[in-house]
Amino acid sequence: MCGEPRLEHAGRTVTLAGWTARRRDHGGLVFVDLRDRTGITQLVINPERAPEASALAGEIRNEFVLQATGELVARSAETVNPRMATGEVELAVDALQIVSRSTPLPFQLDEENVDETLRLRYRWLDLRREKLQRNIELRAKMVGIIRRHMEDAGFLDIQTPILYKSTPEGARDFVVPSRLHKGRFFALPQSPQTLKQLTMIAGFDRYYQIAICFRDEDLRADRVQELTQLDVEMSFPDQEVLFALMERMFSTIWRDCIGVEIETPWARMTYDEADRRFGTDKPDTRFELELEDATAATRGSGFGVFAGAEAVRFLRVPRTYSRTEIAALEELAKERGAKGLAYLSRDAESGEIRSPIAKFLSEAELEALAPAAGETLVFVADRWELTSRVLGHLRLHLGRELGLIDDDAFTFLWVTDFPMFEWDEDEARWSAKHHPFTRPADVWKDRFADEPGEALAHAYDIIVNGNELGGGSFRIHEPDIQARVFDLLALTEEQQRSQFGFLLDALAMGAPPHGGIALGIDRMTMVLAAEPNLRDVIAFPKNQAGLDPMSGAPSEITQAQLDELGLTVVPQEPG
RNA sequence: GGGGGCGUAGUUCAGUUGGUUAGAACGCCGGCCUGUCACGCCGGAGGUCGCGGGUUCGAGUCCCGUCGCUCCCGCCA
Repeated sequence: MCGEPRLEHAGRTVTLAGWTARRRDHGGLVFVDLRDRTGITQLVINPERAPEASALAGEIRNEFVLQATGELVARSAETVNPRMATGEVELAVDALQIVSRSTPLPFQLDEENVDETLRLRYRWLDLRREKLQRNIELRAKMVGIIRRHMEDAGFLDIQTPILYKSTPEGARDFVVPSRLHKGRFFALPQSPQTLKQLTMIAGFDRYYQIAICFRDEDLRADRVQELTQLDVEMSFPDQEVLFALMERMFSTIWRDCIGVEIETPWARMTYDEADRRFGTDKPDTRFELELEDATAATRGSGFGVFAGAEAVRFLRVPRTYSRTEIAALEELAKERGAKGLAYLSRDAESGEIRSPIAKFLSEAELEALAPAAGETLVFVADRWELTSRVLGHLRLHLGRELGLIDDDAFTFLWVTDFPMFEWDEDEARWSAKHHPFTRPADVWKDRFADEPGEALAHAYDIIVNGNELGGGSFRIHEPDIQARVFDLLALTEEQQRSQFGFLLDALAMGAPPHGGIALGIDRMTMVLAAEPNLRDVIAFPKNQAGLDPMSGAPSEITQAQLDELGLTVVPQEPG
């Protein structure tokens, strides 16, 4: 399929796929330069020796596939102009057959910034480009390593259904109408979570699957609606065994795919520490610039915003800013919900403090919060979560802007000890931080319901360079604990029965302790290939609106199809 | 649901304070060229300036609306 230019019999016969080609006539000869993603080839046709080939060469325009026979003359790269891409392999052609030819292309393959819609519409062309070929091959190679690794470790590949059951907990479901049972719907799985737990209860002990998961939520550069994950589950789980299994797998992938040696074991950090130091549960630890806490130092502050805030935290930035630059930073802070961005800076030469808030601060405060010369402290005073969110994002922005990030580095990190629950303001109830099957940490097993906001889960995430590549947990294997978690999540008895009755029944019939992890294959490829956009590591992705410009999906269906399904489409109200 | 950016030949872009016939490069078509190779040279075709409305003597340019794409917020157990 891919690899070298197709030199079937060295010296005589060549089958070539010329993704791009140029024909030139020069010196009574015809030259056809072929450039596919792997090889650089030039056909030289002498019309006197090969008049038929010459006639065919006249028909070659842009893209085509051809077969040629002739004398192969390999040229060293040094003999050709180094600017040139062609001429590494040269064939004096005796016979030529154009196997396939192309109309002029809607865009040029060597153009960098082609409109995304156009690229997606003609995805088969876009995929011919070197970068995408490399990404797709990288992905396939990675998946191969993953499969071998999991098989070698004794995990069994078990397929789970794509047509499954709608469960309103979690992301929005994609639903599929049932023809045989009108008015009823399948849902595409958001994850095979409950199913893989059932494989444990079924006694398979070690399960894995490269699973497609569907979530009907808005898309982002790093988020798609159908994602591929490596899904893993094991009975009688041992966290150290699982972590080591993953670390070995990533090491092999990084080494074999991009030649990078990863140090193991990876660093570990609790959720709480990540939040305090980096303002996020997925810290990019390639650079420092950590959040600092000035809450205690500003308790009695003359600056009312500081004195009254639940938390006052800041970043110590190693440079000074103009008013315009500060205003731009403040704008970023406001985008994330901050009311403002206070700052203290000390001029590098004069040593003077520059700050609109300095006049409100006491000498003790100024002393505690004094920036060094040439340094700026940027403050956010608000609820704790908000200071984390704003400063966490500002930290990333500054890290990039100040060039603090080593683009070639990979820092792998386990984040552990996640909260079990978070309070959902809109619905005025607790919701599961990870998912409702997550096991409370041992000390919380019997009292998580007493202080849900404090309870910790036996859950963990894999973070690489600030990207969440996966996460998992130990699961609840006791039906009574599972029911109490559902209670806390405000699922009624009926909802529990109708949505998760099968799981509760299964848990009641001898469930071993079990736990596992799921890794985003798309995101792993993205990080591996250093691509900022998930679409560039997926062969046939949708656009940001969730549409496929190539096929036109999703599309309307015929009235006959609707009738068969017992569906009526209600026209959308304009506006 | 909300915010930012973008929308001009097939493609990537330029287009001045509003002012003749909207340009370039690549691509495409034709011609020339005795080893070319980002070939070179000559010529040509190709545009409802996303769409609709407004201001103006005059709109690619200003205003309003709308559509599309993209990035972000919300959302993503």
